Amino acid sequence: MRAEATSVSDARLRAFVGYNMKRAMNVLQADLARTLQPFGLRMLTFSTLSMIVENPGLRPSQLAEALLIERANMVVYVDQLEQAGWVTRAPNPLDRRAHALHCTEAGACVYDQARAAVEAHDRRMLDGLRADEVATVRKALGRIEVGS
Amino acid sequence: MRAEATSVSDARLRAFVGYNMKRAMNVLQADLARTLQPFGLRMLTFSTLSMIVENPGLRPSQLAEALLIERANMVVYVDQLEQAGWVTRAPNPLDRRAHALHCTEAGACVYDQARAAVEAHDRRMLDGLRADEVATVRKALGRIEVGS
DNA sequence: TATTGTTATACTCTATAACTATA
DNA sequence: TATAGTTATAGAGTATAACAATA
Repeated sequence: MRAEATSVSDARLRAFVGYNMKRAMNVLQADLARTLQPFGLRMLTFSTLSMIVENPGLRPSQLAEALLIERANMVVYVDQLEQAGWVTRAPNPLDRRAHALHCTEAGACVYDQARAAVEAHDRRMLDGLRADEVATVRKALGRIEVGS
Repeated sequence: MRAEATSVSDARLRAFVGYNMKRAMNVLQADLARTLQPFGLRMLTFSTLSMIVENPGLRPSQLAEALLIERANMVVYVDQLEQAGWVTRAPNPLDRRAHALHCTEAGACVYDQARAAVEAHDRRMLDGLRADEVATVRKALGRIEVGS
């Protein structure tokens, strides 16, 4: 027997777009984690690998700035990619404090495969939405990101 | 002198709506945390308090299910609200395993004030968007939440 | 047997301070 | 002095297993 038969409502919270966005983000994040797990990647290590593949030679601090991640935390993600053999830290002759990040052949290979899976994941998340609706969502997300 | 003058691009990641949503959610979360800090609340303790105010007498397990949070984690949030004197755990005579959650007068008071601040925060996040655009965003978030 | 609340634990993400070696 | 990479640490969110009391 249930102690409370009365229905539970989150209607007041549903009024907040932020609340709906948090719930959607939880679902999206869990689905993306499942998508990337077979590749040995997570959302942040995938993003990091993507940036290194697409911007060969960039420095960790540039990477952290672009991904809105603290430099201190970026170290860990690059560590994990380096230990997996997908990324290298090369000394930078122009500035001996800096490192130049490059992906390996294995890194480029896993990136191509993971990227295809993430593309399918992204399409799944947007399934049933028209192109103009997706554009509106992008616009709204962009405004939230720069505003605040 | 900068070691790398070449520009860094996250254009490939920008193609993913999930990436844009993650960035927007980070900004939104940080802004909401700043909004709730003066009240001694965080996103999850505010959501929990809201549910208890709007659904007096509900059980922690119902609360966890409604907020998509594990029961084990819910315990901590109710603990914090109880220690602040905003929520009470009453024994449930119908089921001695269960607790009935109620807010105190102080809890209802801080909720009213925090809720007004969260409403202002939510409006700020959506500033510049038309009503039909907000509706589209809600629709998209709803599809992502139930889909997956 | 199943459920409720709970404890313990682990992993992830985020944020800050401080150190070193360079510039 | 300022910056790049790093280490250490703490707070917060998430997830699972397991236990005692109760149904």
